[in-house]
Amino acid sequence: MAKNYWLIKSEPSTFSFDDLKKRTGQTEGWDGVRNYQARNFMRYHMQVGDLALFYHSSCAEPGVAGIVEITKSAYPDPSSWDAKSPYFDSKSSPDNPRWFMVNVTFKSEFKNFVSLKALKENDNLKDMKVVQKGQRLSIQPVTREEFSLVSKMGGL
DNA sequence: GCCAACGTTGGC
DNA sequence: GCCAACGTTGGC
Repeated sequence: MAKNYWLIKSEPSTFSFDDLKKRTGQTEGWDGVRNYQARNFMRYHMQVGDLALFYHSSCAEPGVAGIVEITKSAYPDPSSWDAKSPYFDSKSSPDNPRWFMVNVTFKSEFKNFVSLKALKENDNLKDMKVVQKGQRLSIQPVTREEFSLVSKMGGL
């Protein structure tokens, strides 16, 4: 089975690549995704062993900080039926979960942060969703070529 | 803080 | 099933 490549967004003020690196086990459950397209990528296409670019959004310098590996495939997101969670959705329940999550684990940190600006300036990356205007998906597929080029730009 | 782009909701 | 209103995302 061919490996898939992804880009996942996080706001560093909420959860940064550095937070993941420092976490015990360097693993985080990727909860809180509340968009059907993003959910479906996780649920139907993400596999253990897939790699993802960890992207910082809504911050002073948006861009890719490093690489994570998918270490657990999609399972129901319990925050969706936790009334105290900011991600609560009354239409989701343990019996009938609407939202799913995966686990991601720190893989490698870029030697140089790859800014959104740098991504935009590279002609070979012009098809990446993240550089396109109005593209807000928090989980996006990237091609193997894009993934390896961005890794190279990051100094890996 | 602004605002464009997009997704979702809900009345009809 | 349409579409206007609203909420959210995210770069700047």
